[in-house]
Amino acid sequence: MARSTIGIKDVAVAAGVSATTVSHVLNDVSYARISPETRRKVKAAARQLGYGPNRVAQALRNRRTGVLGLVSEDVATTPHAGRIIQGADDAARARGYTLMLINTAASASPASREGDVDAVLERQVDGILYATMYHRVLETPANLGKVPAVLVDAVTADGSFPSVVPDEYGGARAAVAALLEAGHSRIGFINNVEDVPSTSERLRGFRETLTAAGLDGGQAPVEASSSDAAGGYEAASRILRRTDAPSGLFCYNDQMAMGAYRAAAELGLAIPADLSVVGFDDQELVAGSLFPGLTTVALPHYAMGAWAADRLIDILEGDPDAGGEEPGTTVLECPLVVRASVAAPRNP
Amino acid sequence: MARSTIGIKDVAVAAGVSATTVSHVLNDVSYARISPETRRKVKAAARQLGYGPNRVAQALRNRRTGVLGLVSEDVATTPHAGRIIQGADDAARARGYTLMLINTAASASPASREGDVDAVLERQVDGILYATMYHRVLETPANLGKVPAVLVDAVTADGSFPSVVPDEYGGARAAVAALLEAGHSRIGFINNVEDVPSTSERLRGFRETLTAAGLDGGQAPVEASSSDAAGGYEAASRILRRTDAPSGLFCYNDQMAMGAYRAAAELGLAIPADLSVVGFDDQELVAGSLFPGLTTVALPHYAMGAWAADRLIDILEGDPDAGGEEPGTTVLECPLVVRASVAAPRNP
DNA sequence: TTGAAAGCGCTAACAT
DNA sequence: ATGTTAGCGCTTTCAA
Repeated sequence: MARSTIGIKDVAVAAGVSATTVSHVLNDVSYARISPETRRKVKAAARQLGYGPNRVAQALRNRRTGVLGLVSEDVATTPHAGRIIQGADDAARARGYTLMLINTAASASPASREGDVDAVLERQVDGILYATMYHRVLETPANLGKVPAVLVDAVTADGSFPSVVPDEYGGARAAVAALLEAGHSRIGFINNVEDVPSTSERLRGFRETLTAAGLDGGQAPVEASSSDAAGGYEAASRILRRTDAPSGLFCYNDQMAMGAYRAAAELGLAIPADLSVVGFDDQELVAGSLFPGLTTVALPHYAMGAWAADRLIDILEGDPDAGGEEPGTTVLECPLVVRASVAAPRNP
Repeated sequence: MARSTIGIKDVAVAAGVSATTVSHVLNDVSYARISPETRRKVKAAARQLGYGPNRVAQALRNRRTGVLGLVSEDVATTPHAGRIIQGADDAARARGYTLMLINTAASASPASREGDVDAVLERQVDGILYATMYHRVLETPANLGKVPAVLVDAVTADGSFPSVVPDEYGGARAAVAALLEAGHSRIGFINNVEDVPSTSERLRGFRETLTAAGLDGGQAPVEASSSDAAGGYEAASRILRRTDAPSGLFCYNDQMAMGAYRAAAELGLAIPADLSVVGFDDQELVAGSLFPGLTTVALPHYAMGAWAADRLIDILEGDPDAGGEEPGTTVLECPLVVRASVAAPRNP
């Protein structure tokens, strides 16, 4: 019951009071002194007529729409977008906000990005969530600053917006720790070749975790290739043929791990008996479908979406303990998801 | 430039005309007689001030928001949602509409579904797109009829809403045809066990295509299991051990095909030399990452989203050649995506 | 060729 | 304890 043509006036007439009174009771206005009896009548009339507020009219009057613009890259191409959206939607809805969605292309020109932002700005969104599909440094459209904004899975070079990104470094540490705990000491890493934060941070986590465990992180075997299954196959084939071939393999992502599974099979290596493998991303469709199930590190897309929406609303509502508007980047944990691809090594 | 506090009045003052005139020229009102000179001045002033219309105010006045509510199930759990969203967003944007998103759970109670619909109804959306994540028969919330609505990837038992679904039957035909054309005559199917339209329609397409090719579709080998990789492995293991084991295998979806790859490997069968495989869904992450790449049938989620948005807008704008409001279900093609898992059989 | 005025549904001063 | 009035930014009669 909402869209009908029933307005506050109809309720007022039905309850025999003025529109003001209806507004007061329906919104629980604090300073309003209205008799319990009248309150009852108004509520009864509203329910009986199936009244629902017209949020557009409220928005015009209050100069707040209760809508958050979510401009997101390439919603169609990765499953990550869905999780960000769901996290943001859940958090927003819990606080009475709704999302307005605009899809933008990662390859879009600056002008078209501004157009995307303008589209939600015209709709008077209270704030904007700007999400990218993989963790990176972003040039934000010039008009993004017109309302409060929070970046999801991205940062700007100058840190001018609050943002939330995954703890790539910590995730890598968790992955390597899992291998270490299983008893591996010969641990390798197949990395992505692209120059993005995750590439360098996961490598750093890999090396530092080994070093902290008393191994030689600096010398541990690392091979890099494209971050897909073919690249994983290729890099894994190389690393597994080295004289210092590892018994435990950390892979840049689940796709590469999938390629590593094939390389291992070709070399007659059983997983996890002969080779333990840990991935990154936790793409359910891949990690859960491989055999044996891939132990991997989850990217916290849902949590990032939820965090960002909450943070944005804190800013909008001027919540003091939200730490004011100070930007800064928040880093969210990447938890290990244990399946079946890690076991003790044959010969530690 | 949009959100600023610049309104039509500011433009009017700057151009030395009235607000009415500004509205007339900016909206190209047909009946307005305004001198070219004034038009120029108004436009110049608007641009110069960076004026952008306040769509909320326009909406209140015009009683049309230009917003479409997209109520979608389980946005986070499948990559399909992203494609529907992107298709709908592209189509909507091309016609000046914006999407407002509400995520709903496939498991949600009728009451909470009504709440989801109400949330967008309160925001005065002009129409609603109601999307499910797999093709099925749906019980729509009672309040869905309050504004025009179109179903995506679902139908109602009574066909009361226009809807768009994938051509499961045609997709299955295309898959089997690919196997037939490669020269296979011993063709099997591993199917899902759930009772959903895709299960029965793909089976029907499988049998009828074989029969139409002069083979005995009724007797062709079929095994069923859960629609995941484990189920695919299990069903494929069974079918490949039958005395009438196929040389060409059609799989209910890509996940099951992934399981079939493993079953084939265990039996020493090379793909596609010893066994040709065709999947369904075209989950890029899976189909493109398997080795060899999986030839599969694509589910037209993008096209369904786009079609639905277009259809909804046709209805909203009363487009006559849209065939009026008559409901009916539109079926969209599922095209074959050729990769590398089909070849001629060793012994046809 | 242009402008004044009314009103979309709602809220908030400011009366009473 | 409740009602009157004005106005959010815009579009549209209607009048000039």
